[in-house]
Amino acid sequence: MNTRHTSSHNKITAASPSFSELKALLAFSQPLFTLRKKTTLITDGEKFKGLYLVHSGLLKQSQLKKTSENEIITHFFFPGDLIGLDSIFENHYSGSIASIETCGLSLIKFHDIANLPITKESHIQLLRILSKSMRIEHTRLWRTLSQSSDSRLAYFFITMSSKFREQGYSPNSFRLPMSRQEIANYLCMASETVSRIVSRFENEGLLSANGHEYFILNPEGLARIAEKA
Amino acid sequence: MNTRHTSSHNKITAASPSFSELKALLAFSQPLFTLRKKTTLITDGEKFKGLYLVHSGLLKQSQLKKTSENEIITHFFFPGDLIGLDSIFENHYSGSIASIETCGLSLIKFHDIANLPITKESHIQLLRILSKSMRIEHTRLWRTLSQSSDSRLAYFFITMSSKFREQGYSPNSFRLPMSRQEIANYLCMASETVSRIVSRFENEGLLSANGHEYFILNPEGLARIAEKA
DNA sequence: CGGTGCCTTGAACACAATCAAGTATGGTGG
DNA sequence: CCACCATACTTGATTGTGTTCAAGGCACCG
Repeated sequence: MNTRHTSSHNKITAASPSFSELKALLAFSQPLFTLRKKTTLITDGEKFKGLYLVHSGLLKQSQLKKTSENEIITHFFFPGDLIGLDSIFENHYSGSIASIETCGLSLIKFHDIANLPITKESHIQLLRILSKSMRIEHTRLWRTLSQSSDSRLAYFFITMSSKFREQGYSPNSFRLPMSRQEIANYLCMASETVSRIVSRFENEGLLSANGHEYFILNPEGLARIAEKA
Repeated sequence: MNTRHTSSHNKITAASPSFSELKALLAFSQPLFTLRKKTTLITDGEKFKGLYLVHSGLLKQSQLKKTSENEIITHFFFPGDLIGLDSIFENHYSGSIASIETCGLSLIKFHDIANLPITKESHIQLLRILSKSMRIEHTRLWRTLSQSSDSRLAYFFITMSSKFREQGYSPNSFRLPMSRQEIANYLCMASETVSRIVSRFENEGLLSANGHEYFILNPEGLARIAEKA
């Protein structure tokens, strides 16, 4: 299985927890394919085909608000993440899903949860993954709702940091391929606000940002901001 | 089964969709018991015992923010709703759950989803209910995040209206036992804001509010406000 | 070099929170 | 049944956070 990330950071450990949890499902995984950057994988309302497992790259799931303006980004998908969990009991996917950078993906093909030819234990296991991911998402939304922009962004960097640590990369030095605008859409704020806060965090010595490369200089300080009202 | 509501509104139809979807589960339902108003049913982090089915009354699920201040209300539970769906794959409930008015409840007792002694079809059915409720909640959170206070509150009244319609009561005249403060905590705004907007809606002839009694006068107008950015 | 898109920074504005009275309402005891 | 108190609700004034509008800078790429 190819878990190599496109960025050049050091790999510390090998296993992504999500992968190990998915052994049973992976038996049904189709061959890995490549999706080049800024390409749509799934259009809004498309028929459910199965789950996609991300091997490398980054994708976003977004909902276009009817009131023309900017998209709302509901998820970023990193290596080890499953795409489509929120549609597993539906006939169609929700929102459109597109790559931000070139991705390696594989499809775990099934039409319906009831048709997934795995054991009862694996079934329960899948449901636990589903439940866990929903709970994480739920927590994130509540945080976004009830916290200040500073807290949200600090929490975002902490989350990203954890993601990279889990994948075996350095948690304090990483590349985020998404634009400021996309981060803003994910956190439900204006891109100017993201810019301003990042600048402030830099002045306060919390982190350093150079284009899409980020260095966390003071994780404790960020955590403190993320936790306060 | 006692599905009578405590308020005095006309009952139009008999069935709550949630009840009919739950036939298999209901076979394991314990006897109905009464919880008097403003009483805690579940304290935060309590061990999972099963799902509670609401027969009458109203309950709230809330998370107390560590930063001392006011609670965040994550759910209101109406007759026909299941309490604990979000904890079905966990060992403990999340948040504390308390009645707002006197409630009739029954417990569907089981320790673990794997131990639920029902057929595969019922199992899948339960999961669909779970999935549906999470999707509804998810949609609600996204709306709350990305809409103005006006839209949120308009949407709240529309949702309440649908709830009552589903239960067979008049969708345009109903009693909401929760306080303004509780509505505010549910929608993540200040109670003063709720007051102001309700007053404005009244002036604009959209609805009429008298204490806890609400009359929707212009559903289309409310829907328009709920839908616009 | 001169573009184009992305990002940053500044200034003005708007929406909702907070602070602060003041007004109903409901429950309790006389 | 009324008087009283506590609580909930309303309304106004002020403040603050974040958006919007606008301009300028930087980098990548022809």
